[in-house]
Amino acid sequence: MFQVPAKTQYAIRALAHLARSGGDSAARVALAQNISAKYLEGILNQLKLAGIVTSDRGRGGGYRLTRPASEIPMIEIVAAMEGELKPVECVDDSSVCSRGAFCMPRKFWQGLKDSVESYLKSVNLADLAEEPLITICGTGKNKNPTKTEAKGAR
Amino acid sequence: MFQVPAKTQYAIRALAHLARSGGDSAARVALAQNISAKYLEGILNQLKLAGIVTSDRGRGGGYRLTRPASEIPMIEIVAAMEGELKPVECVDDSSVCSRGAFCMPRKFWQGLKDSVESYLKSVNLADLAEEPLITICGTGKNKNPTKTEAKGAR
DNA sequence: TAAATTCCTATGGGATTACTAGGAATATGG
DNA sequence: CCATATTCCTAGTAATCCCATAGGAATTTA
Ligand code: FES
Ligand code: FES
Repeated sequence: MFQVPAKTQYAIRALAHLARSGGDSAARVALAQNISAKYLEGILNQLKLAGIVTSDRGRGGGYRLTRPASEIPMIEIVAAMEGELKPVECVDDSSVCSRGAFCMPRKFWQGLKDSVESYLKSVNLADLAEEPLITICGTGKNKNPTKTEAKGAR
Repeated sequence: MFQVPAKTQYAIRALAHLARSGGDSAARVALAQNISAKYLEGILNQLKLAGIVTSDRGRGGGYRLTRPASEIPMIEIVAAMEGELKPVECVDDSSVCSRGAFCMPRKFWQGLKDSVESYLKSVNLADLAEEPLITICGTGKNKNPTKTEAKGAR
């Protein structure tokens, strides 16, 4: 349970790659991380809209982090892919429930949310990417790895 | 994100109801908690297989907790519905990764898992059900509430 | 023996996920 | 200046999962 979607795992792997390489094209990141290239394009674009990466179009272009990896908390990445943390609907919305702020179940779900949130705030991208990595954790579900040739890094 | 499935929310509400009533039929629990009756039957059965409730068949039968609510940690309920906590495949399985125990990404996912797990272990069903409740948190997705008449409790 | 109940299996519709496909827009290097 | 590398945009799709629904067999009791 609580399985993290492939999309989020891909995002993390891609960002870790960018952190180490200093910037790269979507195709090369996909090849290196064994992610479907076209699918990754969309993910990277989403990360751009969230202000985590920036991009240069055209030949020689690609993606790079907007900030040092140490200034990108993991919760920001997760939020960019999946939106806000919300285990049940009425969390953060006291108008849903007649018991308002005194609702025990709400406190329970709030506690769960806080627990995850504070953990995700305590770790940043640099913590994950700092060591020389061979692969990055989580294989996702890609069964058709990119075959495209990608010669040379930037 | 991290949305808790309706099934799990239903299970929790049903169990809280049983904790307060001391035992009831699936149909009456469904009515009281606004859950699809037939769907709830399956859920209660699953909770039975997990050893959280027990049941009596036939007229006058129903479900009741196997233990005091204070001895049922929330993690047991969640595990009964969704299986073990596993954000990514390679968590708990060092054979997946060439970096073995030194893999930073794994430590990250392990940390997330531990964080959720320890919280869910720290709360029990009595904590949720102790107060006189009107409704129980989280509405789920049931749009066709049970219409069946259910007269009188046990 | 009728009614109430759990227990079992099968099916379906809707939403989400994880891609796939095609190409327009844009920038660069030679 | 143009072939090429790249991002960016939109649409479609197959598979999976979730949330039930349906029907009825087995069991127990009043
Ligand atoms: S790849 Fe998952 S533990 Fe290293
Ligand atoms: S029902 Fe969700 S807060 Fe009370």
